[in-house]
Amino acid sequence: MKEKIIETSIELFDQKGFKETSVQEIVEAMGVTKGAFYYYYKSKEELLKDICISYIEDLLQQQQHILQNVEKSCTEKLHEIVYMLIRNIKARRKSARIFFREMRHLHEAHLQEIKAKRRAFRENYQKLIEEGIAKGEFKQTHTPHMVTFGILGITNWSYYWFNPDGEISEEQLAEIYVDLILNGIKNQEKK
Amino acid sequence: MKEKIIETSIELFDQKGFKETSVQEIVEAMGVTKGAFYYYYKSKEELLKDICISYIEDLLQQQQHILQNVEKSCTEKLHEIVYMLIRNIKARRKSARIFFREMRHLHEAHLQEIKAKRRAFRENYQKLIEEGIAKGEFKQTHTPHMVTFGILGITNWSYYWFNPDGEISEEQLAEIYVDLILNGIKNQEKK
Amino acid sequence: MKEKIIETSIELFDQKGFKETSVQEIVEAMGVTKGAFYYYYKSKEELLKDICISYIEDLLQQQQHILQNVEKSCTEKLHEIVYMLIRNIKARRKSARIFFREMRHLHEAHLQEIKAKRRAFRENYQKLIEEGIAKGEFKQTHTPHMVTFGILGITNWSYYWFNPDGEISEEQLAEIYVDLILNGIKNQEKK
Amino acid sequence: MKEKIIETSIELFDQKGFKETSVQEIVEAMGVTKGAFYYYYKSKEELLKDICISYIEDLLQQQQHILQNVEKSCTEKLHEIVYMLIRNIKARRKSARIFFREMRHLHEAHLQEIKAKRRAFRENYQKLIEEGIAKGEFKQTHTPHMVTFGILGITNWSYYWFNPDGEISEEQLAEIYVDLILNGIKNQEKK
DNA sequence: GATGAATGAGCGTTCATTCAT
DNA sequence: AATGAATGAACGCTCATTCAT
Repeated sequence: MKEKIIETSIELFDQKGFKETSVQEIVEAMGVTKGAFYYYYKSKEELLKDICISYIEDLLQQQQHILQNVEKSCTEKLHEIVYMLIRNIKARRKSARIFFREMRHLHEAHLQEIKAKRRAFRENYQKLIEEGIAKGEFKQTHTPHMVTFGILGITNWSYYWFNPDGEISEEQLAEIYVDLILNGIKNQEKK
Repeated sequence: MKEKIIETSIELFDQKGFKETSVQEIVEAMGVTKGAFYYYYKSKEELLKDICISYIEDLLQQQQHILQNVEKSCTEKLHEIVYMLIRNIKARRKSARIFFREMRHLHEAHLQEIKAKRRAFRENYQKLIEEGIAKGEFKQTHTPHMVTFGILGITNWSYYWFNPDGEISEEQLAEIYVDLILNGIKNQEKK
Repeated sequence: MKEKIIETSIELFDQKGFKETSVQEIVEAMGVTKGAFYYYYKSKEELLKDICISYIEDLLQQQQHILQNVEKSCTEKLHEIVYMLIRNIKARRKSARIFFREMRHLHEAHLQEIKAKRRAFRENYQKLIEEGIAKGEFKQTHTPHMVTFGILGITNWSYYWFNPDGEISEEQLAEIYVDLILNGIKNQEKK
Repeated sequence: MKEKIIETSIELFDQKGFKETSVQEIVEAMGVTKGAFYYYYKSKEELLKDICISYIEDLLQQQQHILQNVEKSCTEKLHEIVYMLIRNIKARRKSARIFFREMRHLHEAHLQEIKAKRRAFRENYQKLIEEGIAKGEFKQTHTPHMVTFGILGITNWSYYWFNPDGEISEEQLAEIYVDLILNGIKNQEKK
């Protein structure tokens, strides 16, 4: 039941927004009554928290799994993270949009917890970049954190427009973005 | 007066969100009454529309000004657009966040108008990329629209985290991002 | 079990009020579930009735025990009733407060039953006063019922403020009140 | 309007209790809508606060007026306060009952304010008793505060049962109670 | 131009109670 | 003897909007 509430509300929160979706609408979509909702969740905000936490924790875990692999180069790991993020759009686009857009409706305590995890994801990303620099895979920069934000922007933004069922596949988009990140768009042959 | 309503509500919409900001709060912050608000705007949504339209039109205009310059190369124009976007954060960050986050509260008609302008901005951007490819400044790609989205993601995302009064200046961030976009992060010397 | 429900709910009803205490809270405080509650009581109101009935019946019984004693004078019996009421605060203050404050939540039928017993207590009290007058212990009055209400007010009111663990003991307060009732506060020596 | 809300709700709060009276009922009794209520009061609790404050402040003021009179003896002042309290039942019985019964629904801050005034009333009363003792009008006691509580109990309790339109008039009840307080019920002639 | 009073619809939440197991 | 899930009705409150003045 809790699972069904989450599924239903992810759909609605993404379509209409957290504030714009009433508990009434959620339960109507499920064919139960408000009482049932409040039997499982003590507030609408708690439901949002569960959605957000579940999203970011899943992401963190996938990231850690990729980073732990000692046999892969930093370039390969970067590729895998980009691909993982793009691939996730299919299963998690709604959660992701809810995460970024509705997070502000969480209470301070929940917000802290979630921001900490979001920060962890970014810092892991940045450490990968720094390690790649140290190993000579990536070029030197004095602002690895800014570069990390830039790379994150590329994939995060795609949650707002990318259609995994369109003409460009997830694998293709991942390739395009890894190439953009690694090589940029400049015509090197001009050199 | 209309101008003052806009200023006040941009502040509040950014801080608390569109739905979360009541007309009461807006007029209280201005020291007037609701009647005054409804004398100038026939609805809260119309005010949001004005904010969004004003934001995207200003952006479009700045972009057109850059693109019209026949003496600059595509690379230089790209640089200028990136810098313009980053520079805009200082003056327009709140409007930008409202634009992206609250747009969905607009009525269909307003939404169409705004999305058309947003599309125009993106298509201009894409044309610049394609022109750069044609001129040999940028390397060939079969998916210039995807690349454009990627480049847009880098700057758009920065509206959520970049602090123009922090240790990295706007010029510096623009440089970092132009370099990322043009050359990527790969250590070319390894070749 | 029924006893435990009563104990727990007396505590809660006194602290927070009848309406303000949910069945959920009662059962949580006991470590059982709602089903258990409704196995023993068919409604929350019935529980309140039990508490109220138990309070007033106990009082009536104690009063009757005092009044039955043929060897004591009316003055002595008055003293004993006052002392009994004050002494009861320690063990029964919560019940008493619930009795007076929450009685109105009872259904008509229960209310009648309880009011009848409350009336009996008062009438017994009044009869004692009248008997004392007849015997010359108390002075003549045409309004023994009003006097009775006044005397009752003194002790009943103490349920709202008297702290049996404070510097004045129950015995002392009973003495003070019996003296007040019998002799008043006027300085008789002035005569 | 505010006045009408107060009147209507005093009626209802006394009849049914604060918690048991819904805002809906109040506005229905007035023929307006909820919105109107919340235009004048920001919460139901604030309305209760106004009722309670108004009751106790009025009482305090009347008491002060009586106490200020330098030409009256303590006995006379006591008489006047008792009479004032009984007389108040007619106009203020409902407010008084709401005051005592519903006070606990007030927020801490409001509660403090109100309890301070209630304490002031009691302390003024006690000072009168003490002054009367000092002047030889009242007999010596080591517990003037307990005596004060006792005297207060007599009149306060009458708010729960006294019917000013019954066979005993307010003046008569005041006389009965002043006599009870001053002389007690003992038959002095027995001495 | 602007106010102040009022509406009406909706929202998040609570809770006594029921009932199959 | 007791549980756990669910109901349904009500409640306090918010708020965009209207409108006579």
